[in-house]
Amino acid sequence: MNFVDELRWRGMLHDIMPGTEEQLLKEQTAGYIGFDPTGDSLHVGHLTQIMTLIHFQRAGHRPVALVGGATGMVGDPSGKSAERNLLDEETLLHNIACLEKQLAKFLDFSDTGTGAIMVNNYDWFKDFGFLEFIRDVGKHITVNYMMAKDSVKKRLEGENGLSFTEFSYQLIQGYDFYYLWKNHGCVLQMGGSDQWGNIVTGTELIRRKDGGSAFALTTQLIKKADGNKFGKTESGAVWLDASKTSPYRYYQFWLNASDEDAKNWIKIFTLKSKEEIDNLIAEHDAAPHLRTVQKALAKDITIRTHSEADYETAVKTSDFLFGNGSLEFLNDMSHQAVLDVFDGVPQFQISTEQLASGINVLDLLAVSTAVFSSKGEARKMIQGGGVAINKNKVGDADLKLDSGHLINGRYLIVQRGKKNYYLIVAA
RNA sequence: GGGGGGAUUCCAGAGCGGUCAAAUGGGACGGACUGUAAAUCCGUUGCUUCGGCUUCGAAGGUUCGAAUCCUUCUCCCCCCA
Repeated sequence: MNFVDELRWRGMLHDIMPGTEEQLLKEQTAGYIGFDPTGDSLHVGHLTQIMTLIHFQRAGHRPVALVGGATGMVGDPSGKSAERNLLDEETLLHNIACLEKQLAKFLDFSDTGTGAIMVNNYDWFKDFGFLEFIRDVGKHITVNYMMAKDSVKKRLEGENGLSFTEFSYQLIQGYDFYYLWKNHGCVLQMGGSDQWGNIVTGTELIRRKDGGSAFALTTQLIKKADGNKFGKTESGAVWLDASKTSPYRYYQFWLNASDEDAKNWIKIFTLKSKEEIDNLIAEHDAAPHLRTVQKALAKDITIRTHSEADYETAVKTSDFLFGNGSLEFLNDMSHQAVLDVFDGVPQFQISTEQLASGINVLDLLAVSTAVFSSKGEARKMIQGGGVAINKNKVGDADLKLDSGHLINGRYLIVQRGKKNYYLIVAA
């Protein structure tokens, strides 16, 4: 399989240095992508880069995942309008360990020719002295060259300026490339389109310092068709870590993609072949309301990010929450299973005694629990027909509830609108 | 240092002595429609025991009555030096 062609038809390719494709066709090649350890989990925004490495590996090359222990300490000015805050070493180490674990899920790290390897640039920077660095590395790149980069230019023109630290970032990253080229025979660096400048500084350094040749390839920035930023929901970033974004929410994120986005994303985020995807799209267009593409997309990614079992739970939960799923099945479930279904749904406790003596809906939703922040709000929402308990619309703000309403002897399921669920547990 | 303008409910922005819990727009949240979509339309958007209560940068004052007038303070912006 031709790696570059693969990226091309999937719409992932942004820019490629001349000669790169020839190099990849000529021989097995090692190529790397850097990941910034600014957080303790990757999010869907990183997925493009992960997919790039997966394709690279499938095309018979060796992917190298670099975690930026050193670069993370400096901060990349690309795309940033203000100086970044530096992270302390302890946080960085923790983040790196987390990222490594996540990456291991997507790539094959076996000890074979195409087995991925993971490196941390802190390893070669920690003992690299400043004087040594500016003599061995800085000497080869002119400030004029560095200032011409978009990322730097923008900041020089902006109001916030740019510290020397961030200015030197491209040199550090450039040296990474040099180091990997020299020690791991890595001749290609890949990354998002915003990384082009940094990558090219690397190839330039390799050329000027050792007269070597190296290549660059960048991928498209993923955008939503409506122009909004990809990977963000109302509640923030969509993380790959199940404890930050539950598999159910993760599944929902993909399922909720617009038609246009889903058709693009299925090419980018799944490994399905062109034929498979064309068929799915044709099937989708024949019956758009079934959202065939979204379902296939969400299934594929959820399984690969989490697991088959997580996917099944997510579907079951979705069917129940959004479909006409009856509540009956909850009665037969263990308490733990019920809690699993409602994982990620806000929960409230209420005492059994309080419920036994009967409680007004308004008090229940605005006083005993915080489903609503005030009774007035709760009342208005009920009057607007936006509240349901146990899937029954509450038509009257004077409704009284008691133990008889409990499901499985323990739960009340409150809906605010259609999508917002709250679980009240009587204990 | 001198002169001027401003601070209003999530945001923008009206109001300039009673009829103001405060126009309008945006956002947010609900409802209808639908594909858990987009678009559209409708409603809600300080609290309330529905009697009222607390809001218009802060503190005082004038008045029967103040977001609106006066005094002081705090913070923003603009112009001149």
